[in-house]
Amino acid sequence: MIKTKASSVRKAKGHGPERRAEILDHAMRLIAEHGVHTVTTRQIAAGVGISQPSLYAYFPNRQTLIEAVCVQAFERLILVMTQVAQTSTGLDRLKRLGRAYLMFGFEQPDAYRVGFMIETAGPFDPNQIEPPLLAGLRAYGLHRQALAEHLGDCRTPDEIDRLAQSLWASLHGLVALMIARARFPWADREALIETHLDRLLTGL
Amino acid sequence: MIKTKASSVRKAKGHGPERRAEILDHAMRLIAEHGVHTVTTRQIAAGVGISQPSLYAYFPNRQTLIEAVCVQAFERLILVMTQVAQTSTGLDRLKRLGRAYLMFGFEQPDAYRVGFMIETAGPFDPNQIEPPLLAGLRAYGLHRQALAEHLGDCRTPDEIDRLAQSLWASLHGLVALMIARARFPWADREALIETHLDRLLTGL
DNA sequence: ATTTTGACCTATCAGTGATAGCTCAATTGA
DNA sequence: TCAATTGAGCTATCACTGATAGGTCAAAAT
Repeated sequence: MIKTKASSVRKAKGHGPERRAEILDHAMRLIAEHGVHTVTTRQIAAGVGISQPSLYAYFPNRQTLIEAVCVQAFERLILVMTQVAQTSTGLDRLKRLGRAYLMFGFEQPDAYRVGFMIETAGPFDPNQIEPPLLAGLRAYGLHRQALAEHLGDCRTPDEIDRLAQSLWASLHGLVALMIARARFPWADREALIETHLDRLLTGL
Repeated sequence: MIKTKASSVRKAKGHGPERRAEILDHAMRLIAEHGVHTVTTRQIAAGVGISQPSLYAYFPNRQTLIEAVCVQAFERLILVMTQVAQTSTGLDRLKRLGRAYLMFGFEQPDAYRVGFMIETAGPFDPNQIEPPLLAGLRAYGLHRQALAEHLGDCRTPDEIDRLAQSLWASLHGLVALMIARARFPWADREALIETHLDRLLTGL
């Protein structure tokens, strides 16, 4: 039998996890380049030199693959934020965290979109929390903790929750809106970020 | 002899523009019920009793139809905000506007999603601004104007722009995040709205 | 009475995510 | 050593999507 081109390119057995990572990397590159919902499973498969159905050996469906890409990106955010959180304390730490969060969104808009802006598959099945949400929540947790430490004991946990969620929502708002509506005549980005962070943190 | 413009524009059979409105209303209902991207053109068509291709006599493509649905919803927001803006002045007006904006998002999540959270078709063709964005900008304009009047002459236009955009982004953030991640353990919504609005408006 | 118009249809397209079932080389174990 | 097993990959195909082509036919215009 004639060896097909694909089979001659095919990797040896035992490279399973590597192939999975290869798929994720290619998918991330494609998504970053063309946007989440224009990328098809066939494009992803072709990018790593396998057939489209073969993807389903690594991911149960497209949604899960996209989520995995996003989790990978969020892990980078969490890493950066964790490092930033250690370089400072108090209000200054909150500001650095906020800035890191914003910059992540601007630099990885597609990961951010998948993580926080894409419609969740179905509103039912409350048992299973989407992995990207989970990863995003860890990033939120860093904000909440930094805020709690800054405010000390003079607030109730509920109050801290409200303040942290309000703060997080405001950070998210700037990223999300500037990503989704890039053609709006926004003010200079750096100045806007400065204004935003100042407004959010004064009074805390 | 020469056909007048009027005769070629003459009213059609039984239903003309009425049918367009019928399509929009039904599409809005379907979208509100099942979510934006699970609704298909065939479902919309069946709902008003025409064939799927017949939709394309009224809208050039699905995207445009969805946008039209969204514009309709935003016109209601703008109406409400315009009325609210007349009931008060100064900081109180800003707060009422903010609350109206948030409530619109919570009550019409799909319209809001289409208006502000959906990926824009293509980043190219800067000539044409999407109608929903335009409608959303009119809502933003109401914020900006109320803020400008409250702040008076003691700020530069650039500064007012930055503050207004920051404020708008923060409002958007709360709506968008609570819509997109409804399963997050949010604080009590009313209390969170109160906290958010207070935080955003103190210091102005 | 004849022509024109336009709202509507059926048939069909290419592309999508996903499934079924086969192929065949590498691994295993007597 | 050499058949049996395994599993990563394939082709073929599904149901369904948004969209297009071209025909039908009654109301409106002339």
